[in-house]
Amino acid sequence: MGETVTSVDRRTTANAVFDDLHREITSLELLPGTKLSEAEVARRFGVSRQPVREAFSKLDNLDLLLVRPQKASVVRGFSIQRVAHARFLRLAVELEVVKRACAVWSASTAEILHRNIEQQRQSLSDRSEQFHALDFQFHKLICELSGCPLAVESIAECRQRIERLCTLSLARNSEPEIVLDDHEKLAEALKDKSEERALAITRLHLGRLDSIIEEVHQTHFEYFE
Amino acid sequence: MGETVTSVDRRTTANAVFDDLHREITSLELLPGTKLSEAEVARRFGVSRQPVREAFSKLDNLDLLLVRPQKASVVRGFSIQRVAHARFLRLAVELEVVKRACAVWSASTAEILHRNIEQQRQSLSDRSEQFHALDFQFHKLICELSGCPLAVESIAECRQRIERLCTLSLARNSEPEIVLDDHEKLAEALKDKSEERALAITRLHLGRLDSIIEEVHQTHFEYFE
DNA sequence: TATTCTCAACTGGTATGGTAGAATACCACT
DNA sequence: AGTGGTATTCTACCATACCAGTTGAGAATA
Repeated sequence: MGETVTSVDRRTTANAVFDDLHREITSLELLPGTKLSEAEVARRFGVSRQPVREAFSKLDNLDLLLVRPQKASVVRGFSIQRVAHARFLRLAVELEVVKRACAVWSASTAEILHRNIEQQRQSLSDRSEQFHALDFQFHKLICELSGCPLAVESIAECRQRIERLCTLSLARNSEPEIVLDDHEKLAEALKDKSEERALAITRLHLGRLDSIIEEVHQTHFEYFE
Repeated sequence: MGETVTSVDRRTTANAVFDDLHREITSLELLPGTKLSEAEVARRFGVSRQPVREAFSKLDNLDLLLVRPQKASVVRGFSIQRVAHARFLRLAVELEVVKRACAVWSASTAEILHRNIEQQRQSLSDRSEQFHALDFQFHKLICELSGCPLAVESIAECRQRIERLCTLSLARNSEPEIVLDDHEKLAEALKDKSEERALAITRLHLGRLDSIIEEVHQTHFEYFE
C-alpha cells in the first residue's frame, strides 16, 4: 500500500508530478504550511492542471497535503496522534511478523539474514551511505522469510510517516551502531527461535523512535497541527 | 486512513460518484471482472468524466479497481495474499490494542464496554439488524478506551477488504451467538486485566474468519486473481 | 480455409475554458 | 481610527475537446 502503485506504473505526467511533490514534501524542501495551488504547480512543471490535480489527490490520501474545497491547498504538518498511530501500527505489525518468523525460522533463513547483517557491518565501517537501505532491507527480509511479504509495505508506509518528522531531529537517526546492535540481537534471537527475546528486542528497537519523536515535538512544535 | 476523508468532506460530484461505486463494488452488485469505462459511468451518473476519473483513482488506491493505461478498467477480484494480509494486519492491531487495554483498563471503561454488550444481547433477541454495527462499535470502543483512537480506522480498512469476500460465503458471517460469546469472554478478560486470556480470545475471535475465507476461496475461485 | 492487414471504435491521459465559492484587499461611512 | 460592505482575485471543481495507445472485427491476401 502507500505509494506503491498498481500494475505497470506507466510513466505518466501525473505520476511524475506526484513523485516530485512527494519527494519535496517528505524531504521537507516544502515545509508544513506551505501553500500549493494547482495552477502554480502546473506552471512550475510546465504541464496542465489536470495531472497536478491527480497528484494533489494522491498526496491528500497520504495525509501529506490538505486540499480543501475552494481554499488553497497546504502541506500538512505533523499530528502527534497520527505519528503515534504510525509508530503503534509499525510495532504491531513487526511484533506479529517476528512471531511468525520464530515459528518458521530455519538455518537457511538465518543464513540469508546473516548475510544482510554482514553487509550492514561492512557499510558501517565503510562510512557508506547505504546503511539506511540495508536497515530497511533487514526488516523486509524478515517479512518475506516469515511468509508475510505484504507486511513490508505496511511497515514502509508507517516508516515514511515517521521519517519525515525525524528529518527535523538534531540526532537525525538513532546511532547506526545501536541499530546494528539491535539487528544482531534480533537475528540471534530468531536463530535461537526465542520468541520472548525476539519480541523484547523488537519493542526496544522501535521504542528508540519515541525519544526522537518527543524531541522534535518539543523543538519544532510549530510544524504540528 | 481508508475511506475516511480529510476535513469537511463537502458534497462534491467526485465524492458522490466514489461513494456510489464504492458501495456497488463492496456489496458485490458489481462483481469482480466487471469492466467500467470512465465515459460509460459518466453517462450513467450524468456527469462529466473528470469526477469519475477521480473516483476511479481513489478506488484504485483501495485495490478495488484496476485502472490500466489504455485498456478498460475492471473491478478487481480477490487476492488470497491481500486478503491474508488484511487478516494478518487486523490481528496484529487488535492484539496490540488489547495489550494496551489491559494496561489501562478500569472499572469505568469496563462499564462502558459492558453497556455495549448489553445492547448486543438485546439486538440479538430482538432479531434486529443492528448487531453488525454494534459488533463494530465493540471493537471501536476498545480502541478508544485504550487510547488508540486511530487504530479503529486501520481495523475498519482491513475489515472492509475481508467483508467484501465474506459476502460470498454461504454462512455469510459467523453465528452472531458465537461472536457475542467471544465478546463477552474478551470483556471479562479485560475486566480481570488478564492479558493472556484477552490475547487468546482475540486470536480465536479473528481466527473464525479463516474458515470463511477458505470456504469462499474454494467455492468462488473464479473471483480470485 | 487460414492468416495477415487495416481501420474504426473504443480506452485512459492531457489540455483548456468556464463556474461557484472563499478569502482578501479596498473603500465609503461612522 | 475603526467598522461594514463591496469588488477583486484567488481557489478547487467541472465540462468539453483532443490526443495517443489498444483492441478487435472484418477485409484482403496467401
